[in-house]
Amino acid sequence: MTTTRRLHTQQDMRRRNLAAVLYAVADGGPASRARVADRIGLTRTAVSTLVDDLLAAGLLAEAGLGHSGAPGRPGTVLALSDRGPCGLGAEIGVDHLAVCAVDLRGRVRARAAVDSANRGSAPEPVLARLAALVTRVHDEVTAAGLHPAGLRVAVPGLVSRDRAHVVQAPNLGWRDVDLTTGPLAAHAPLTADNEANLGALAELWIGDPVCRTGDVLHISAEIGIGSAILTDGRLLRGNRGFAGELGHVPVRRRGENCACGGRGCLEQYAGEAALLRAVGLDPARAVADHPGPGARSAYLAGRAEHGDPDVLRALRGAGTDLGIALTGATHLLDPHALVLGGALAVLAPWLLPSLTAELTRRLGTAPPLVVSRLGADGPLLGAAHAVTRTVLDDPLRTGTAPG
Amino acid sequence: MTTTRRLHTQQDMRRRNLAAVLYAVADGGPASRARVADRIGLTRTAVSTLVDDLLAAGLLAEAGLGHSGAPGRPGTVLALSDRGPCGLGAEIGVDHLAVCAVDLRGRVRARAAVDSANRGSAPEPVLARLAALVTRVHDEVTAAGLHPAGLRVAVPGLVSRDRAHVVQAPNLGWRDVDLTTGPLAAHAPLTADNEANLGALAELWIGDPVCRTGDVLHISAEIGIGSAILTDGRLLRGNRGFAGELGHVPVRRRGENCACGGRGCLEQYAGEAALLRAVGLDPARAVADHPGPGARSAYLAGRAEHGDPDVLRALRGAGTDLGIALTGATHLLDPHALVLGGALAVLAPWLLPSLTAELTRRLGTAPPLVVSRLGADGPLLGAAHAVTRTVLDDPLRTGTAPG
DNA sequence: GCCATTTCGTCAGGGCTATTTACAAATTAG
DNA sequence: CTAATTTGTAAATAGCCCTGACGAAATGGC
Repeated sequence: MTTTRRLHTQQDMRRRNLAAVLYAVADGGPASRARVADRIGLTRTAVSTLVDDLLAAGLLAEAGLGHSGAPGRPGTVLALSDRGPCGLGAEIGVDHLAVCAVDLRGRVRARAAVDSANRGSAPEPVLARLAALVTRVHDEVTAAGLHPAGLRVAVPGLVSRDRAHVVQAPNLGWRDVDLTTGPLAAHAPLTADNEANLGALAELWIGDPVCRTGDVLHISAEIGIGSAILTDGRLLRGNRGFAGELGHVPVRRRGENCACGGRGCLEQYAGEAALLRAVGLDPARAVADHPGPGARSAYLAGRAEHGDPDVLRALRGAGTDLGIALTGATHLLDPHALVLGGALAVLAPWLLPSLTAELTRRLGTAPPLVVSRLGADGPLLGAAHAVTRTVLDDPLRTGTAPG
Repeated sequence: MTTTRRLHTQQDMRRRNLAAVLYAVADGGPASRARVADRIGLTRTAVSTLVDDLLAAGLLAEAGLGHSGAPGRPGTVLALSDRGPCGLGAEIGVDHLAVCAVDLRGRVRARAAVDSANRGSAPEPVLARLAALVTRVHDEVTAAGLHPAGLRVAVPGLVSRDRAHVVQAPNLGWRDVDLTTGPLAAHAPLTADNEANLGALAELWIGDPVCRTGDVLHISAEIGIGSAILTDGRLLRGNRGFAGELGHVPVRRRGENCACGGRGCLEQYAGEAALLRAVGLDPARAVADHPGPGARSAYLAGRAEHGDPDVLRALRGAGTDLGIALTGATHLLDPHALVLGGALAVLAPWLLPSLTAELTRRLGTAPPLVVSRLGADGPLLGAAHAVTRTVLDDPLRTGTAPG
């Protein structure tokens, strides 16, 4: 009952201002203390003491004097450290594994990936293979003077609220897998999240600027059709963390029965399996023939580029059904933009005509449709950036656990 | 580009802690300084100085010594003042006007209402009639020692981002009406909001406790079918403030054409007009025959109670279509609960069977369906409470404008 | 080259906020 | 009546940011 208000102690104030300094440098680029003070509205004096702490913690670094040509003493340029903490991101795909490391400046400093038939496999060998990749990347960035502050794992499924367990990953066949007990968590504190969520966050942080200016619905099809709702710079997760299941929004009143228990779900008409079936392929065979992230989409895109009429018709139909589902979502959320990520970004050229037609027909003025430029890399980059974000948000780690 | 972080000054800290004290008393009930300190995690000393300011501002009042029976010196009980600021709420319905005043304790101290055929009327006479009600309520509470801190107006339509204009109210026939220039704003700073939003906020603040514990979708049909998304104790408004238009979510791929430009919209099957037509009535005639808030719903409920087969069938169908739309919304938002407010609350007994059947069939486990106990009073009470909330949130008015 | 001007970073002093410590006041338990 | 407990306040302290002032380091005009 008691709505305990987050109360603000002086430490909270300090923490926020430390974060404000870091974000001023992260978003606005390297700058002197005086310029940072102008950006965030504090005095030079206050910024100086904040910067002292951040230099001591190894989060900021001085990069010499800045020559601007303007009169006045030049300031010492402050930049985010490229030898301080970094974030490790990992991705468990249906048929591949990937790991990368990102420094505070947002640069990818190391990455590794392998094909891996994870569908239907027991978790242990998959996690062991992934742990080997993590070790490789970890050693590489450690040699470069970085120290990983955490490891976030992108999972194609539902993740528990404490971010430690995979509750359910239908496309892997996993249920209730604890990620923290295995060898994965050996190098850095581990947290997990849904890949669609991380893909959307990547878009928010390093993707199209339109995502930073309002509420956005980020649609990201891989095997299923997921989505993520970004509102006010944050992710809407829902009660159990299951929000964004666009693939199971009904688009036909009496349609195909779906594995989710419903019928007429969007996924039955615009999902990868539906597309493959519509062009006369067996989904299971196709996955075996074209393994790897985005391989089926690339295959379909290839056929579409050659004008294959079956593929073109299938994509046209998928665009229309996607348009129906997104009409409903737009009425509910009134988003600032709709972003197509993952496989949808690759297939966008052939989906967009019927999709935009359906949206404008039903909505009059549809929100702008943006195609992600991160594509299949979104979830992996989002995972790594999620870690560096926790460092920037609470620079001196006065908080307890990484968010 | 520069994501300007809200920086925290000492004044911000103070403001938050002042608000924390007020909410500790508002949510947890009257209590001594020491007990408040325990509730919000500050020291007794700090709470004492905060309370001093709040007493001086007339927001808190000392209510004698508390006798608990436990050993130790009894504390002086602090309660929210019932003679300090209050909130004025007003409602512009299609066929009625209402105003009420709520004190900081949440009690309704005065109210007034009249039937008024507003549909199709020019704004000026309507606003003049409403202003007369406001004056009556204002004088009444002023005589009781309260001073109104603001007036919030609930409008059945879309409100501009600055909360001063009605952008569009189709059921009134209004477009671009400035509310602040008329006689309405004479007594207190005026802001407007959508009635569905305010109904949902009322549910959050004074309604079912389930709304306070997670994300909630609040459905409130009056003439149209609106909804509001509560996430993390706040309202999701969307890009233009149009979020929550549940009535225009498609439930039929090729259905009736709707005034919104779409087709197969939920409102065509579960809206008030559709229900009236389904039982053989002309919607316009029915509104004339049964004016007033909730009158058509009450009429339909009356016939349903007598077992009228046409009405029962119509409500069954509406429940099913509502279930389809809410299935999609649940997949997108994963809400903690679905709340039925407004006319839906009255008709709930006959809607719920087919609605829950559709939801459980499609979702497996549906979120709990809660029937609002505020009913038609929601928007009006929400409007008044919205004002008192701005007082509690920033007790000493260091901020500029009321939110 | 020299000096005025401008900007940068830091130091000293002060104000605001909450905490610590201490203490008087008011109640219950025995 | 005394011991124990709890309440509210006062004084001193620590943390954080601001104001004002100052030396340092650049540019521009002479």
